[in-house]
Amino acid sequence: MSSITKTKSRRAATLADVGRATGVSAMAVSAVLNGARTSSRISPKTRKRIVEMAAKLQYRANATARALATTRMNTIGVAVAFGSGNEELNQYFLEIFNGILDAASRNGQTTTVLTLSSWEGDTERLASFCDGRIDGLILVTPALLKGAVKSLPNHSAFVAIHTNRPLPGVLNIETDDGRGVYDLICYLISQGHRRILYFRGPHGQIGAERRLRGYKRALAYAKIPFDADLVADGGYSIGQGKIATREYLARAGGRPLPAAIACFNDGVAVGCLEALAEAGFRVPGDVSVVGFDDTVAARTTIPQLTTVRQPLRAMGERAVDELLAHLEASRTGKDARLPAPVIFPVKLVTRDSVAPPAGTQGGATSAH
Amino acid sequence: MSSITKTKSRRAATLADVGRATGVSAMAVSAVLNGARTSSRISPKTRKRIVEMAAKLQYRANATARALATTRMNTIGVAVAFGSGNEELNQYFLEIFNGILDAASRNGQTTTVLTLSSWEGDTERLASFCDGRIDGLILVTPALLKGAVKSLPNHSAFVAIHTNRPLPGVLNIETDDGRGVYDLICYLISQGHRRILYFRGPHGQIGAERRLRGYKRALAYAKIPFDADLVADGGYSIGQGKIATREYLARAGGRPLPAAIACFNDGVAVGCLEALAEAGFRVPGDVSVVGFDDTVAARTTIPQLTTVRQPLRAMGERAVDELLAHLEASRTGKDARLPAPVIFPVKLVTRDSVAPPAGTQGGATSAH
DNA sequence: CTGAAAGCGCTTACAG
DNA sequence: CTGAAAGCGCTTACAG
Repeated sequence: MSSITKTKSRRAATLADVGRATGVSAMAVSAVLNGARTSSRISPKTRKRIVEMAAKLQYRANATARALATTRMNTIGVAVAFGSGNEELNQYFLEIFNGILDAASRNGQTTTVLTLSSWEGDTERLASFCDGRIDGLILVTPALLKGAVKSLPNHSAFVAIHTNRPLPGVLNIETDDGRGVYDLICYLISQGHRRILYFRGPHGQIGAERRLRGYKRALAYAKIPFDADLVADGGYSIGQGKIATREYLARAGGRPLPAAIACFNDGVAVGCLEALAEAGFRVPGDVSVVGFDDTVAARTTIPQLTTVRQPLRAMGERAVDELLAHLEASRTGKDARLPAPVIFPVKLVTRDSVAPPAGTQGGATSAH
Repeated sequence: MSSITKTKSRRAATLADVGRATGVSAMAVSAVLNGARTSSRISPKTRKRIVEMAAKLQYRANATARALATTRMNTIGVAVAFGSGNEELNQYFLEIFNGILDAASRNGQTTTVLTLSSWEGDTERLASFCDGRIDGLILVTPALLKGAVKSLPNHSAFVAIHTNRPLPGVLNIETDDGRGVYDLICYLISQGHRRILYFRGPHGQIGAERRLRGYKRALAYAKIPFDADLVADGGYSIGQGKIATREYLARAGGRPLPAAIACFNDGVAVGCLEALAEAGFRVPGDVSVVGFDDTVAARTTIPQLTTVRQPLRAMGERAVDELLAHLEASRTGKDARLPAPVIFPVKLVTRDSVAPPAGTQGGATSAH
């Protein structure tokens, strides 16, 4: 009884097992089941017997043996840091990840996720995955320390999406954040706003800096003088946005609110909305609020957020395509130099969280 | 120029490369770098040279070759379905996952995540990972169809945490849900409640059924007659909890609220709180609300939720331990039969969302 | 105690 | 067109 189960589950069937059971050579089985190249003309009858026997024995090509022979695992890794308190990562990550999954399976690759607790402390874990088990690695929002970049195994292929710093030897996939915020602020200005508070993102993070520059460029374009008091740290999460807004309101005391608040991302904007509601302000009646990213959160708030959409899914797909192309190139000895960073366009999404400044009548006549 | 980079990144260093560069045999290198068994006494001097050369060449044992030789990948897979709309999964999953990561690294295993879009549709993907790349697989909250269970490769080892149905041939790790809800309801009764609405979880899900039975047992124990009108479908998410509560309130018309509402999980409870606030009810003044799971959500609501805590981290650790023990047993030919399901105890966590029923004075005197 | 040999399960040229 | 041979990079008995 028990021994039956045991023998059965002891070992997975091999090519040789299937061959023996069918009365053909292991290569014949390989050709039928796994062979793309050697599609030799095995008689349909034999082929059928092989396929049936393989199914019966639950044969599945051993991935490690195949990888050893071909030096390809046909697997791409996706590295992401699932630290604490980043509930928002989920939605953002999921959208990218779906693009990755799609593109990978379309190319016959499987996908595996490498979860780090933090980018700063876990580079060893990152490197330990570059030991043949994956062909290449996509880093999603890596926040690597400078030294860590060097310790990445240099025989492996990497693509980074939204990196905190440009990674040498790694293809970087970015969005045109600066343009996104520029468009957003121009839109606010077109609605009649001139006093626009900006809750900026983390210092030193490349995307956050680009967004801040977008804000400044839009003001400059509209000839609105830059006022340093109208830029504050907003963090990157709902909680931080809430706190930042509360603190701003406290600092402002009784002085009038800025006419509009532009937030680093949707998370911060949601926190901002919560804090404003707490303090009794209505959006967009008393103040307009805009976010960035167009996560689901942007559609579930009341009012729905005006924000900027990044093509996350397409970025995930592109990451896979670039990674595979790079692997192919370096395999065939073609020029495997990395292309320049890929910058994806963004799109303004107007919803209900923006209205002309209080005291203004309707329309879009104003500014410069 | 470019060619330097190219040769450098063409191929990872092998044992033979390191040996050649150091002037020793590949086995010597293997013994020094990877060998636990063959800790032959290589002279400290040679050992040092080997270690240094390995570092210089960025040597890392090829995982596929090693796995082929040892039939161990030293990697355990964690399967989870990241469908749409399960933001709550994150916190729950993360806690289990941290336990898994810990236990795995403590045992010298690495961990990889297999993300399914859905349990029902993605069993092929599940099976395709059992091809040598992992030694065993931990299924987190699997919701497998009956047929799918059979198609799991029978030469692989599985452990399931919170499965929707008992999986034959798979060790199931559960919590004592029934007891948790029983304790919760008893606590409500001890506070003077008798009319307790229960928002039950998904039909057919084994845990949801156990929780419902816990509710009924507690009523029976307190000799409170069961009233079918006081059980309603609550779903399992914030959104569903909100809708369920709204619908209940609408159905109830002007009739008095139940004194307390027990929810399938914290998500539903959060939705319930939102709907109650919408309708102008105060918690716990007008009605008491309790959840289940003790996710962070339970601590971020106002009032904080009384709920039941599951030892998620410990469960993740246990899953790894059991999986490794099972693998070891089947390797050494010892009896590899699976133990009975492991049931973890739960713990009542009392916070601020419960008060004696409206119109009652203070204390805990009442019921049976 | 240390090296040469065999083998893990595949695939890919290479002879028949 | 189809089999036998060699090899991917490791580890593990097995001789010296």
